[in-house]
Amino acid sequence: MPTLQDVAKRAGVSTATVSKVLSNTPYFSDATRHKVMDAVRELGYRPNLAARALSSGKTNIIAVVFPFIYDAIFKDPFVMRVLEGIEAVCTEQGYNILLSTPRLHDNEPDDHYMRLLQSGYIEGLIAIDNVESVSFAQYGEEMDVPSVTLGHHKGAYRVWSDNFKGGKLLMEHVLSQGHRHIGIISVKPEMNLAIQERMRGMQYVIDHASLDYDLPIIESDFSSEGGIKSASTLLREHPELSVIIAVNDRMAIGALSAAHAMDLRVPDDISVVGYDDIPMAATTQPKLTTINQKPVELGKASAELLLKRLNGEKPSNVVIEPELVVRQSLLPQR
Amino acid sequence: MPTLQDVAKRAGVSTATVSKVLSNTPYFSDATRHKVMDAVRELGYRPNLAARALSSGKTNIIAVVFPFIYDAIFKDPFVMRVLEGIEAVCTEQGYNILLSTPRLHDNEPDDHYMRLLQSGYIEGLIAIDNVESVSFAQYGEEMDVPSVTLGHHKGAYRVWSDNFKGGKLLMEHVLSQGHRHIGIISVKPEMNLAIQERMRGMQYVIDHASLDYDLPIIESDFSSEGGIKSASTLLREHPELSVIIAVNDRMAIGALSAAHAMDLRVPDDISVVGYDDIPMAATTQPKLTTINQKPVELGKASAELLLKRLNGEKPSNVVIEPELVVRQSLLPQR
DNA sequence: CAATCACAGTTAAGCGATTAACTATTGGTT
DNA sequence: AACCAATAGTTAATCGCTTAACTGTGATTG
Repeated sequence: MPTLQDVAKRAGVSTATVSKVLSNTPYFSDATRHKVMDAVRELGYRPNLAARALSSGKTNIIAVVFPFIYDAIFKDPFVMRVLEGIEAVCTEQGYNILLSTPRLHDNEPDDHYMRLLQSGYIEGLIAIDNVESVSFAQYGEEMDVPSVTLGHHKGAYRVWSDNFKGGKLLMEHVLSQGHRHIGIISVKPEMNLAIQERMRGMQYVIDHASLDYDLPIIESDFSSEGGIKSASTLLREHPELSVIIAVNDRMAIGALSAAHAMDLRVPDDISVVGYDDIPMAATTQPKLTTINQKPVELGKASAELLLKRLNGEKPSNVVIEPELVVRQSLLPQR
Repeated sequence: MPTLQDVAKRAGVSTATVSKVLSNTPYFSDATRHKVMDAVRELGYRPNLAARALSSGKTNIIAVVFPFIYDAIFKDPFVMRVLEGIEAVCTEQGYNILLSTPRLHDNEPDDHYMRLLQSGYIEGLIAIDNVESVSFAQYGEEMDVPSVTLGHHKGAYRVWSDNFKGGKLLMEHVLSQGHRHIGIISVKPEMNLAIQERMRGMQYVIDHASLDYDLPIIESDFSSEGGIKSASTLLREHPELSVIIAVNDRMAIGALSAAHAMDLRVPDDISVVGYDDIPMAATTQPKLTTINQKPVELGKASAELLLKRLNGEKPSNVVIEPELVVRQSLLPQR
């Protein structure tokens, strides 16, 4: 595999000159540029990134950190769409993506993650940070890796979806359709700050609506199986419910399934709404009314923010507005 | 950030000794091991992987190559589960995963990919290789990166799901339930070798069953929207159909949706079967009869194969057996 | 008892780029 | 004509680690 040296020899110049030409650092003539470029082409030279990383610290690798805290990472389409957004801008800018899925032991990231942070491999980092107890982006920052938080953990550089507003939007819609007997399938709040916000948003609307009904809330685990179980319980214990809100689509789809199993028709007998707008939400029966978090935009925004930082700018945080997607799983209540 | 030098100084030995201790290369005493380890601990030393990569060629990075050919990568849960399997064994063995999503121009991988292959970053590579015209693993191999093919493209080291058998299993099941009027939603065969195999498997069963019915096949694009359109067409043009087979679950779910829209009840009026057993397949109404490809196992097997290669072994190829998952979307035909 | 060997550790030469500091040439100003 | 700035290119140090080649012990052995 040809090296800079080889190129220099072939072009009849020094390695420094080759390096300059390739990085477009001023002070060389058009003639040498051509000599160098020809040599590069003829030899099929490609820079050794490991060497470049060592000598300049520029590795062209950014780490995408998806903490392996609950099952979410590899089962949640939302995560994939975020990755899609990140990938799009990174690839376009010539960056590679290193996928890191750290585990947590005693509220500390595992050693593999810490090693990675100090490996010299990573030029920047984007971490989904939605648990209370730890911020993976902050660990990055502490190891001098420019980092951006994707989520609700506080951090200097941050991109997040306005989950408060999303919760608000959803609950407002539900109330506006005349529903008063509402059941909620959520998750343990300490598990996830985004969900906390979502719940706060819903609560905010309820507090201002002077409902005389105490909403039953059941805590589950994000999975569709969890949704089935929780919805069954909810429907059994609260036959008065006219709508079930699940804090994500997978559980909402579980609720659909549970209702079906109990011979309840959705949305005629019971309405169901979700959150996320995963691709499947548009093909369930009935199609799911939900909130679109714009995951691809979230991914893109976080990558753009990071790249700006790497270019020495001081970009400001960005919050992405969620959007209500009205489909057929919720019927107005008379 | 402390370096090997710092550790050596602190432990009162040479850098070579430190390196030996850390890599467990023979010939040092227990006493020095302790001195070194203490120094490592006290300084919080972590090796600089970029330096290690440069000097030894071991980077601890393996590339996972998901070609960006159709929309699949970020929308197909199957891909994520494969990644889950790869991640599990790589992380356990201390390897990091670099995600590469090369595009194809004129049947050649884009330059970004070629640069990556020669970057010196990559110790090994796993590529999903299911298109006829190009093998990403082979490009890796040609650049001296040990590679494994995940899919049906021929290659020295290879892991794949037995799609022929999967197709066979599925069609046998359909026929065994008495169905004779069968419609198929597939994709353009040149798009995907795995699908070709799947179709061959189905065809094999049909050829040996002496059906007097010429199965209509419609070509779509893997998406659930595509499934909706294709199923509508199929059901309109072939009202005699008693079952629709889609070559993936997303299209099958689309078919479910299309049937519903046409006021056909599944499975009473029309049966639907899919392929993949994505998580959602267990929560549709009715639950989807399908084939499980064991994506996590596929991922694990390919990672294990690669790691064996990196350890100098000459492992043999592995094929994973698919499994028929019988649920409720197909009813016996009288 | 001399030769051999296993062990413990050191020295120093890379790996392939980047880049600060330097030299040499040219052209423009005053 | 003298000086300076801009341009074009080179030299060599450096990044942090690995590893081949080497030195110096003491124990083993024929």
